[in-house]
Amino acid sequence: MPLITLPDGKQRKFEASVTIKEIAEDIGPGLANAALAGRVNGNLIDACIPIERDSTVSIITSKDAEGVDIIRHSFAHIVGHAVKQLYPNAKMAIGPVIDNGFYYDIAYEKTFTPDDLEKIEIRMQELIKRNYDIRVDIVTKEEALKTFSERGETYKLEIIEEIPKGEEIKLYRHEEYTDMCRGPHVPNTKHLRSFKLMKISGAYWRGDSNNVMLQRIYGTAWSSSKELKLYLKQLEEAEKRDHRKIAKKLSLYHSQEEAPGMIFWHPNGWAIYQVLENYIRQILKDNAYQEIKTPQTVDRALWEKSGHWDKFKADMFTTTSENREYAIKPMNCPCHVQVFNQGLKSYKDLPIRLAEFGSCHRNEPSGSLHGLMRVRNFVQDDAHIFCTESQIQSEVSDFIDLVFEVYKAFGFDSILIKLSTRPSKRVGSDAIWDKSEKALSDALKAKDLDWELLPGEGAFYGPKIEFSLTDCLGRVWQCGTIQVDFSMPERLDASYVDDDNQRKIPVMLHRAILGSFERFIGILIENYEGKFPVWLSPIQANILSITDRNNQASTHLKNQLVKQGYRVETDLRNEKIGFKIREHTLQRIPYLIIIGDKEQESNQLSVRTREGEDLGNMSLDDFVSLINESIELKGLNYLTTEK
RNA sequence: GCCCUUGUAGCUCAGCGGUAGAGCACUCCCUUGGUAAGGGAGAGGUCCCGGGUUCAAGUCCCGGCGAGGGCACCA
Repeated sequence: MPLITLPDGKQRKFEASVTIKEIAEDIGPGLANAALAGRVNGNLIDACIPIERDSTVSIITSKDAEGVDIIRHSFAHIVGHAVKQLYPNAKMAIGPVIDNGFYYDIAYEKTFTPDDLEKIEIRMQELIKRNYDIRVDIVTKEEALKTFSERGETYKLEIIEEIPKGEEIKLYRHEEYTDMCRGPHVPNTKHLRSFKLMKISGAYWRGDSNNVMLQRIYGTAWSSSKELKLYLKQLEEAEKRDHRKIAKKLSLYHSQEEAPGMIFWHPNGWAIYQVLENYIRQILKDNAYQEIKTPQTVDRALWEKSGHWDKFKADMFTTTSENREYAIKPMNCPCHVQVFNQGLKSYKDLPIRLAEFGSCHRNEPSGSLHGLMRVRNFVQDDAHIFCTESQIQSEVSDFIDLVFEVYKAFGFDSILIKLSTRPSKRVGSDAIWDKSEKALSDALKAKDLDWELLPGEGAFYGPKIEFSLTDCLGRVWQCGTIQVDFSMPERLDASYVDDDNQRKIPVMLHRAILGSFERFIGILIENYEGKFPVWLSPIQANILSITDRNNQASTHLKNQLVKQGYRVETDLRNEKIGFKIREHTLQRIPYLIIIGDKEQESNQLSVRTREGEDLGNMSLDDFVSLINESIELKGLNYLTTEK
């Protein structure tokens, strides 16, 4: 006689054990029809599982986030159903829910082609239209083993082997197809309507690159076709922002076969790069950092001493000269310690903050290269702070302020913070880990910031904070970091004389705000969709002449503006003004200045924005104040011009 | 690095066994036009590289390299 308490507090008493389906029917036919599963005392269960005891119950429908996940999960089973009908020898591995959809990993002797994907999708459509009931059987481990060995599902057997004896196993019966799952799943395929298979790719069994590679079928699924369409639309929008495409259109950079993962910056891209570098350089100056420059190529002896040769040899580019072996630096820190080590340091000198726009090379796996986001040669806005243990917290605190200031300058105000603490394999005493983890979290607490704790995710040499920004599409990019390092200063013999006249080893803080310039520019391109704020725009204004009578005046105006430090070009081609406007609007030039006879006579400029707004005629001085105002606003300008 | 897809004109792409195509861009000519594409003509390609099959290979097969999507990796 279970007493069922519903979310609104109302209670219903049932004569015998009752299922979610029956509770829903008891409430009303609409709900009965929509019920996918239930949450009983906090646990999700299938709609057909009997509830014996008094329980708090909510009915899950496609309106709930859990409901959408259930739908996605069930779609994975439909993939299984379809695949096994079409390719009976296929072996099903795992089919979980992921963001926006699901996938299924499958072993099959032949590789699936896009044609196969289409066939599978069509078969899935046919299956779901049959509106068949999905049955659940609860079986023992032995029964499950028997079922799947009869079916030749070797991967399922491997999974079952790891389930503790005595634990119940649920088998989901999709007509002749059987899958195993914790569930819950939808009770009938009528709840499965809006999906699309997206792509096939390879994926290692159990995510281990030593294992065989399976074929993974990705799909997206939603509770309504409206949401599916919206999602597909969003994907299109994201694709339009792809930095590789925009960079090509705007001629920002290119890369080519002869230098995979390396960037050939074009004048336009390099203009952005230089603005960024100069901006960060100013920030560093304002915050008592000293800029240095260290060698590109350093003898392997230093990398052996720093430990890199041991751990990262395969990821470093090496070169030789006269029987000596060198590595091209993959990071700047060992070199920075060399600078620190020159001359005797007193505790009074600390903290010492050494910054470098150091070009680093890492031999990243070819398959991981991606536009500007993952490259083999990059420049970080890197710096290392040498300080005492007691200075960690204030240094971290100052750095956090800096990160927020810089991100804000680009218009990023949603920042996520993660704190990673000691891993099992580590150097340094527990006492010093305690101290520095506390220093990091105290610094965050003092600023009243929220953060996510990642226990065990710190580097072997110290804990770290990572800063991620959220772009205009809600995508999260990890950029900034500050890492405490107890290891390298000691390995590389850094020391200072403390107030007790003893030599001590300084703590080293690795830190970067943007991360790499390459990647950060990639993020900016996507975030702004190439419509850079005037501050960053490679070309800030283009002067378009109406006829060649106006060419001289246009050139003169350009020279005046260039002399004042603005990035300005002219378009004097024998083309109609509409043509020129279209072209430079597509090039996302923030200001288009039109010079015709009228402007020449009145000594004024006709100004138009890339958003198509006609700002009318103004004097040169007015235009200069206008552009200055935009530049002053930095990234916030984007928010004001973009509606 | 692994799996799949892919590499044709400066760009975007069509052609998929039988003498290389389109649009845009480029050059020249006409046009000097006022806020998102004026008209005409022309030039332009070892069809990524190396092998093989074939009377004949961008086109089919094998190998390399690059790119794209995943997986793995990311000090």
